Amino acid sequence: MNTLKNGAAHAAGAASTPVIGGTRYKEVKNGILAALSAKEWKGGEAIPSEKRLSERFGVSIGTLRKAIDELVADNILVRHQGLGTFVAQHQRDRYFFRFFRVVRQDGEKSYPTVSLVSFTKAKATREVAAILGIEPNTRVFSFVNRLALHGETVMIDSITVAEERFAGLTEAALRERPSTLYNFYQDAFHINVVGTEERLRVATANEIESDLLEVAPGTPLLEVRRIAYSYHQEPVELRISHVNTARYEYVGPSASHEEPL
Amino acid sequence: MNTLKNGAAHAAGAASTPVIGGTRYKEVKNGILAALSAKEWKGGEAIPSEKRLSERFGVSIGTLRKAIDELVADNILVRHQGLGTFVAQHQRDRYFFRFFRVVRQDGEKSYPTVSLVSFTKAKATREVAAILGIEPNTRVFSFVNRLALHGETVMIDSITVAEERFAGLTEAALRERPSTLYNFYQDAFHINVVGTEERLRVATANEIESDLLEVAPGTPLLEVRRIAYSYHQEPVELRISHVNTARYEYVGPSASHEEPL
DNA sequence: AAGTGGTCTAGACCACTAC
DNA sequence: TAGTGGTCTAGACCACTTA
Repeated sequence: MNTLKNGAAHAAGAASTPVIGGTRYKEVKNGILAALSAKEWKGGEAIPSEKRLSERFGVSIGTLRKAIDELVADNILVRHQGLGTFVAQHQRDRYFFRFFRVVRQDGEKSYPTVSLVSFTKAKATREVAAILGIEPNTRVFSFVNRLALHGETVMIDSITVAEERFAGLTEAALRERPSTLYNFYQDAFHINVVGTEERLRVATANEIESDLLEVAPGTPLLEVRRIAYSYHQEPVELRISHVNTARYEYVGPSASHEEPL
Repeated sequence: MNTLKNGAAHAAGAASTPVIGGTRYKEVKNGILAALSAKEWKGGEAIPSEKRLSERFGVSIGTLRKAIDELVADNILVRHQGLGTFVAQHQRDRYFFRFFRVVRQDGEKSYPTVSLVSFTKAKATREVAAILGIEPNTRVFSFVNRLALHGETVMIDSITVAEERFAGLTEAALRERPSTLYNFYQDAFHINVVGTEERLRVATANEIESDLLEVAPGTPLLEVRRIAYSYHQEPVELRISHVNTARYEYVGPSASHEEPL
């Protein structure tokens, strides 16, 4: 077999960013993550073949595959046998229902019809700045979407993003985007949403919401506060949703394939 | 290297249950799952070493490890270097917050104080029977728990399980259980909850809930309908929770490490 | 036919735990 | 010291995709 001491001829790997982890495959994983953060490969693009990457990082194919295994498990990369390995891309028929979790009470899943209600530029409050990891008073974009399912408005989304990450975002571009919002973030700004945190509570409809949702003011709604993250837990979007759960409901976590603690 | 054709000397593996999958490691995974379902190893017990299992299933250690890798990712097994591989066991400090998702609005996690409010035997309605996968009119146990956090009652759980799976369950045993409910299911009935499905909507407090939660009748509450599953998606528990989200909230999914679609 | 990822092997060495 | 899982290697062969 001629197996030699592992650390012996380390060769250090010509990783573009020599991030150091406890083990070789973690180093490789971090190296790929760093290349992704540096936008070396963009959403939907193929990354180099396993053979090439194993040479680049100076590890065996098995070790390289273990690193990619984890990135695939994290929904950051996607493998296609015979084709290559790709940067995961948000699409209507892929990942959409991982982030859109409102379904009809009979379980029927359906794509929402989204319409932009408002679009404004503002300065970040201290609270919003802390969430988005930017300086207070930095400029942000805030916009509101109305989402309808089966012809009925069931949900109002209030979305805030930092201008410094979404330079040049316009109301027109938002309206004319051809696919999902997160797909638009990828294509137009090379920002890849790879995870979210959500907190839910009961709230009551204010005037705008009651108007759009066609319910009485004060009607109890399900409030979802979401922070969306890119690589390395970088917060890129704050979203507060209000859902009318009279005929729809929110699909919670499945508690298998879940993070520890 | 002397690598020989993979399928050549298949040896078929002396799996206790010869479940067939598309690949060897899937076969091994199903074989281990079948042994778990057959209660060959119980919650918290060690399963045989990787070497022994690789001999039992007639595969190399690498293949055996790939099967166990997936079972570990599914939170069904737990590895401890130097000790062995164990059947995952529900404990206060392990897995608890994967299933208990209510936290204070400042994010503070805390263990609830649980008190049993009622315990009854009944017959399954058609709807409950369908959910639990039993015949209508089969006997079930129904009990109600009140959960308090920081001294305040925030949540009422209505739980239903089939008598045929929980033979001999008594109110006293429930009250005297030393650990968490799912740990009790494991120790007393060898039932391992490994996943859940949850649906959330807004509901209003009925008289019992308003009384226990000390809110006015009709106060909007967060309603969580959960089905808990054992191996092979066997439904073992139905739980309907009502949460007062005035000072607490529900932690949603993180949308990384999540199942497809 | 060439190139990609997918599976599987047979082993060496390391790190950790118990006795 | 013996036994366990954790990492890593070097390669063979399979399945799939594109051309």
